[in-house]
Amino acid sequence: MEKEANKTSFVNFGRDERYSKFFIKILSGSYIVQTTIFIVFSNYRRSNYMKVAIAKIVQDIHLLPVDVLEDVLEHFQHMELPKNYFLLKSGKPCKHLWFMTKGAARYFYTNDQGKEMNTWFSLDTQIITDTTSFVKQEPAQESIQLMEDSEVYCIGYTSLQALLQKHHSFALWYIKLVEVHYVSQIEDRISDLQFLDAKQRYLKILDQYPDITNRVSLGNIASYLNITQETLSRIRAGKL
Amino acid sequence: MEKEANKTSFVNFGRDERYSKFFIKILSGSYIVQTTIFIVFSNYRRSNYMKVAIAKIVQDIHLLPVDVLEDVLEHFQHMELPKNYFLLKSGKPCKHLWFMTKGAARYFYTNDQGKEMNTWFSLDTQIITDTTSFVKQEPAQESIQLMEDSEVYCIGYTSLQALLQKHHSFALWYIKLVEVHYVSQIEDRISDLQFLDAKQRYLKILDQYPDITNRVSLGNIASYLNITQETLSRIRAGKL
DNA sequence: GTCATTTTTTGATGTATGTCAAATCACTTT
DNA sequence: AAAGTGATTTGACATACATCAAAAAATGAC
Repeated sequence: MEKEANKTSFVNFGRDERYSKFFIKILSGSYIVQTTIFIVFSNYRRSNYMKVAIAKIVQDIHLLPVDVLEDVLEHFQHMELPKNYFLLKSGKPCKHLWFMTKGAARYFYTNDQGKEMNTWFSLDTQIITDTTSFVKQEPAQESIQLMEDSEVYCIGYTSLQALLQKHHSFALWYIKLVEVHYVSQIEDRISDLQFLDAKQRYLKILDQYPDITNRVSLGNIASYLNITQETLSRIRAGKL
Repeated sequence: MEKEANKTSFVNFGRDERYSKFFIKILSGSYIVQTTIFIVFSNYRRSNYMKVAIAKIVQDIHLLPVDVLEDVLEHFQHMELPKNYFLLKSGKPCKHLWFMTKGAARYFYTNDQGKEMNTWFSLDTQIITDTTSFVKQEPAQESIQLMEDSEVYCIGYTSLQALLQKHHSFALWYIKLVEVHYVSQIEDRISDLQFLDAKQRYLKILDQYPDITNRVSLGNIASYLNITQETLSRIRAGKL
């Protein structure tokens, strides 16, 4: 399958021309070549707006004192990224924690047959990281790729570690983040795998994200549900 | 099913007669009535030995300064508990974090058909808690029961919270505990459920615990593996 | 040692899902 | 509008495991 095109996606901030344009070219086959995009706050009013957005997200997890919050926010970067962009590629350690405020992402690994198997989807507002890789900084087993143009706030592992060492209240914040956002999500996932059959898992994800079939291909949904595309089609047709 | 017997299990410490004996009576049916057992250190040499044991466990997770370690150890309790003892019953919040140094425990819930389904086993040295219930102090969905006479060190939720608030280094310790012991274990569990078939899951648990079939009934092992007892028998017989 | 109970195994059949191939539908390119 | 390509559905058959019942083995009480 060959697809060759120039496709551009603009990431545009304020009036600083140095950062106003990037090209991401989709080459033959499935390969996607991309650059890492670093965004700096060049427009005062815009950067203020963004800081308020991430401040609210941070404070909703666990209240930080104002001086700690300001220090923390200094370590976050804001990014607007195009569809198909890779936040993480397998084989590399996961060096960031992302807070997505808009968009969609998928986590996947490639199985022995070369087939991409999705393990998780993040839609709209969600925290994104490969926890296993992140906490030990070991090479990841899976990749994380955007499925839509997305907006994220990002903090690096080294920044996070520095903040943990520096602020007791930030350590408590991080504990709350892990307990509330990670534990709940993953225990829920285990319950699904253990107790629900294929149809029930499909109905549950439709319940949680009614428009998911407009945003994620059926093949990707099937692999996330741990079933084949054929089985998903039969479930959708009421034949199972 | 009716079973009525007096069955005693001794929990004996030093020479303080006030704490030297407890009776746990098994009444009709499956019901087990029990008391909560609090052990105090009555024998100086013995309590010193125990303190060294739990200190090593704690420090292996993440080194604490000596003054913090001493404070932390004050909050741990040591218990020797009999087989069948319930650390947690479903419907109640999980108020403790246990460090088991010897013994075996199982986590289970009861399904709609009244059948006990095991979700986890902890053997020998392992950290025991129902994380979902513990972090939010909500009623647990499952129970935790000892399958052998066991020895545990226990810290309460309120003690842990107080220590987290009091010591920055303890908060970092707890982060390490969750990251290393919880994340690794649960991600591994998810991988098993997603990628391994029944036989592979059985072979894996045999590999990890070669003597598990001597310590846990085959019915319990089967439910942990998410298969029926009949299927496990066929796997063991090489018919699958 | 005997008997009762529980645990485990075995046999026959059913169900949920996978595999392979082909057909159909939807989208993109020309 | 037509052709090409990719995504999805459908049909036929295979596999892994469940269900139900019965038999066998193991364990515990007396």
